[in-house]
Amino acid sequence: MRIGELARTTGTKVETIRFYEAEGLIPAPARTRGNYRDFDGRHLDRLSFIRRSRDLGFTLDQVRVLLRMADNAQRSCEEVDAIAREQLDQVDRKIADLRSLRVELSGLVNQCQQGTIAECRILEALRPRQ
Amino acid sequence: MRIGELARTTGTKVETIRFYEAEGLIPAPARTRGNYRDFDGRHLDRLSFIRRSRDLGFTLDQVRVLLRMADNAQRSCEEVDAIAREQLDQVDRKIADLRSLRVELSGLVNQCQQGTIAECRILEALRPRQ
DNA sequence: TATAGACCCTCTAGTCACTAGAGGGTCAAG
DNA sequence: CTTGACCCTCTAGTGACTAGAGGGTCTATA
Repeated sequence: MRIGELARTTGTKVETIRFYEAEGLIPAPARTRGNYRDFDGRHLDRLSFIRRSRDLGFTLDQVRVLLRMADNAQRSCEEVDAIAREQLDQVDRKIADLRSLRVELSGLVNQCQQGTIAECRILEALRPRQ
Repeated sequence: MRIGELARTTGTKVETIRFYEAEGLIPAPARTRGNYRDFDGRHLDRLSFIRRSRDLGFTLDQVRVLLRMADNAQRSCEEVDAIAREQLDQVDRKIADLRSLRVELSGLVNQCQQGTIAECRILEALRPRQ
């Protein structure tokens, strides 16, 4: 399987796959006579794992740990759980932050009366000491 | 006012202030005999405006536009409103994304039974083709 | 007067997770 | 034999800072 096909089946950009290989997240694949990368099913699985984890918001460093865990079937699952919980906490914090931001922003937006800049309430709200 | 004091009063790091100056977001201040930056009230106002905008999630490019608007009192306030509305839309989209992410993640976290990696449901959920 | 310590300077490179581009090579179809 | 899709490597750019090296300035105290 060439890199373009792998990219299409996983919804990843070609450059990103090469980047993951350079970062050691997926093993270097075999090469064809023409020096094209030749991926197999294990590469596909590993890349899908990485993409799914990234979609869930895990950092590449977290993904690295998860991959190491996944390769190490005997160890306890505690660390995996901790990483997932930490991620969940972060998501909760981000949601809370964005909610309070939303309140402020929609306050701004609703004040705009379409006048000139001189009387713009948005800019006024951004300006210090009123 | 030296850079450290400006940093403390605005809650900005010293390096960030220098960065804003290099980016042209705040004008280059006067210098003391010892080549220290010497800021005045206008710098403080402008930096506060920038920080407040950044806290509200505007990008530096958006801040640049807002600053240009604020310096230009005759023009219509439309563009300011558009920028604020776009930012609000983005915040709404981010919140929605994070909410659905949260559903998935909390599903994962609640499945962990603290066994070994081999039976870890989190890793299973990340793994492709079950 | 010497020196310690807090503060400041410039310049460069690093962060994260890619993304884009230059400048080239390979391969199958027409 | 040429076109065009695809592939290669390598370098640099993105956003918004952040950190560090290697130095200079200023004030207070011994």
